[in-house]
Amino acid sequence: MQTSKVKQELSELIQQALVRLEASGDVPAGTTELPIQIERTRQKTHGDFATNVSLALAKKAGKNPRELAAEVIEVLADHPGVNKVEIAGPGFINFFVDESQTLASIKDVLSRGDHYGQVNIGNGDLITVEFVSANPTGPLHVGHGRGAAFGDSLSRLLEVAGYQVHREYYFNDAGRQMDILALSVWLRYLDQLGVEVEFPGNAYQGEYIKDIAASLAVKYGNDFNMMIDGFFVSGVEQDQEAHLDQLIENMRQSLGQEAKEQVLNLVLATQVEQIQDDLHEFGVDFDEWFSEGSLERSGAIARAIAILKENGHIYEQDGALWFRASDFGDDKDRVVIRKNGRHTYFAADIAYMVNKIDRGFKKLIYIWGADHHGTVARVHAAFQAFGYDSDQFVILLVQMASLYRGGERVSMSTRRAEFVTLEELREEVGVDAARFFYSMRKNEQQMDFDLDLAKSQSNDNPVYYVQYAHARVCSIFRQAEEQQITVNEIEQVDLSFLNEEIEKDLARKLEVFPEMITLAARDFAPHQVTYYLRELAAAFHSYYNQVKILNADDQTRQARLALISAVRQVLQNGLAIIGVSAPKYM
RNA sequence: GCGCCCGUAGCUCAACUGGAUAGAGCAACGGCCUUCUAAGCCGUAGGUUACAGGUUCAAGUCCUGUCGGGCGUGCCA
Repeated sequence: MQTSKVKQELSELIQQALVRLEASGDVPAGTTELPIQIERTRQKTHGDFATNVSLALAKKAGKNPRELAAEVIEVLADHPGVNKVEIAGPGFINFFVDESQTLASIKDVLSRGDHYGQVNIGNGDLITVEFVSANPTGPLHVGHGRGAAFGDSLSRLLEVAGYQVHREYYFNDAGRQMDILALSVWLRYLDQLGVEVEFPGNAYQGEYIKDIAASLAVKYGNDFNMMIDGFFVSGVEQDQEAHLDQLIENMRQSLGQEAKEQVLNLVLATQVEQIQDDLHEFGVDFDEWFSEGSLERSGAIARAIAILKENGHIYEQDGALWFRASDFGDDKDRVVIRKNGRHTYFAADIAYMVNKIDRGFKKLIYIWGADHHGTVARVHAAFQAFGYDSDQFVILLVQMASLYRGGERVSMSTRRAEFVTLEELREEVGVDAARFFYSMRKNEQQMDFDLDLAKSQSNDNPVYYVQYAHARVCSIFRQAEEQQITVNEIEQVDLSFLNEEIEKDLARKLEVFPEMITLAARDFAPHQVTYYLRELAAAFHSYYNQVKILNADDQTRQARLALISAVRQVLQNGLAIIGVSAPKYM
């Protein structure tokens, strides 16, 4: 945090310099109102920080930027941590920070330990991150895996950035898809009991359906073995989907409402539990599993619509209730209650949104698959209709992961069971490699997920590169122990013995970690953490190959051990954010 | 047709909310293990940022248009 402070202080000094120039008339009045931009430089030759003020103000001041930069430097107060200030390029002012400042960050890392990198842009605000939220109609596939990895890494990142994060999974436990699922299971159950069934081609095909059917038989025995006459000869319908609806109705008649609910509940419970286990194995755990059905049962949907109605945002047309979404920027108005009296999914979305606000969340982050982008405008419209602050509302779209196997696009239809499951991915490439792979992509980027490639690359996945750096540090400390080298407390280490250029570079990398966290959290971009880790690991591997640590004289050795210990700490802290382990041995 | 997202090295992707010479990893080529883990290091090569205009001191980034890809466009979820 040391030079982050320097950055802040420099920003203030520049501001003061501009005020002076304004007073002397060298810069027109009002220009000091502009926010000062000061940033980390990309290249070492440009120093540590750079500001573009003279470029930004040159035109207003009627001067050329380099000339103006010189004037700024002229009246700029000295900063004790800065060695050199120079004008470069078109008119940037570059600041070179004293290296003792940079080396001091090593102490900072070691004293803060697991807390190093924690920043406070969240102010402890309670926020909710909702992600995955796949319907519990089958196993999660690799597309869901991306959402899970992104949502969880983002949650961890925001926690490090000072938010109190509540992770939620919203699941649809009502509606036609669940009915189809119940039907599928029930038919398999009958089949297993020896009843002759014609299993529909558009029902759920997966093997897991048979497993649930078996558990249905274990729990309820023969209780649901009843079927009305003419079950499968339901008229002359040609339409497959209509046929399915007819079968669902026939199931209801065969079983009665209560037994049908029992089947459905068991199916649902089994599915949700499997998804929970699946995600848990992937390192993803939720604070809340929120049932869509509960919104209707509690009357939350009716209440939400009533409020909209009171405020004139609802009207009736063609027997349905419509929300005036077009008043808030959506393309058209949207139905909330259908002609048949049932609410739409959108109506449940609204009630859920209100529920979140009522629970006191300061910010609502939604992570949706990009195929749902069409519904963003209407939910945002509803949010505005309730008068909530738009800043509280964030929808992040995770682009599709197109799946390829052997160069061919693989469909991900859950009903046809053609997907590759998250579980298979976990088993084939491992959790660490899979999560790292997902974490390298920013959410808006469409990605091609070639399974063959993912498997073949599992050995040179960059995750091992980062983990290897961590294991190497651990190994050095094991060696030190074997050689009975005592490792001094950081207070007794003289860091000025770190005078190789490469170790200053490494320290600089450590120093930037909290700033990286700040930027990544601001942009909801956990992939920046992943890229940072690769850079840090690269800096360490170079260092390792260039410099001997244990063979150096004692004071240098102690300083180097402190440095690599700090590297190990930051690797751990960073890997924790993306949910990847930091192994001691490899 | 309309709307949203995207187009960066042979491949997969970065680029700090407009900054300086667009960077990594794979793949290719050439070097480095009698000393702390070679899952590593060092080096070479690879680009008109899809294309054409515009705004700006400055554009991969912002605006307009064209081409190409993905996804939407239900009183489905």
